[in-house]
Amino acid sequence: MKIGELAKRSGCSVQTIRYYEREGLLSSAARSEGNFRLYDKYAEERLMFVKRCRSLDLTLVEVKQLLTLTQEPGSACDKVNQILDLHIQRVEDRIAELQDLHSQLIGLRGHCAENRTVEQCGIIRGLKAEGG
Amino acid sequence: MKIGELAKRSGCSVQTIRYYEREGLLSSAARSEGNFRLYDKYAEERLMFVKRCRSLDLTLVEVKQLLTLTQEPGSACDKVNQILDLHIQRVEDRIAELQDLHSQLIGLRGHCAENRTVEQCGIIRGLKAEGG
DNA sequence: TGTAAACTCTATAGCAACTATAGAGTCAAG
DNA sequence: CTTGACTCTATAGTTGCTATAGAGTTTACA
Repeated sequence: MKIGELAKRSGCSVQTIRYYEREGLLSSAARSEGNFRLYDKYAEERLMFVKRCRSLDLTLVEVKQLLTLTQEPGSACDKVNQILDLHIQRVEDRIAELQDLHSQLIGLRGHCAENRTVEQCGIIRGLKAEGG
Repeated sequence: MKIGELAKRSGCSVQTIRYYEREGLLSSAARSEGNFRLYDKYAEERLMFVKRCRSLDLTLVEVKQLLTLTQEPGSACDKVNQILDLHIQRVEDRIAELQDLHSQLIGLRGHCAENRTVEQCGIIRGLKAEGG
């Protein structure tokens, strides 16, 4: 199968697939006589693995590490757990950050009623204010 | 005051201040004989405004729009409200996304007990699996 | 007065994970 | 045999900075 078909089947764009290859997440594809990339079902599986990891917001570096680990099926899977635990922590931290941000924004938003001029606007005042 | 002092007082790095100037968020600073940037308290206030907006995760484009609006103090402040409302919505959407992601990650994490090989690892299996 | 340290300048490259474009080549159908 | 759809490489753009190189300026001190 050529890259266009793989793109359709996987839901990744053609450029993204080429990008993953350049970055070493996919091994270099076989080539046709005319130098077109050719893929088999194993390549497709590998791409889907990458895609699933990315949909979980793992970084490409982490995906690479996981792919390397799957090449050593007999080794202990602590490292897999570590990568996931670290990532879960990151997600939790980011959620907390955003929730904090959200309450700040709601507070600021409450400073402005309708039909004011910019000069009177409590939001602008809040943004100009010294504190927090 | 020169850029280094402004950097210290504002908590922005020297490069960031120069970057903001290049991007049009700060007006071109006056220059000394030796071509060093010189700032007064108005420049400092403007920088602090930008900094406060950024701490709320507004984009530089939005900050620019807010700055433009503060130049027209007599006009209605609907646009200020719009920018903020849109941003609040974005933050809420992102929180929801991350919470969804978090439960997926927790689910996946639960698939692996201790002391397994990569081959047996439920996380890797989960990442390879067909469905979401 | 000399000089070394500390500061500033511009221009450029790097980060992450793609996306978009230009310009050229390949292939299948009518 | 030509048109259109596809593919190729290489390069630039996105966001909001950060880091570097190489040069010039200023300040402090001996």
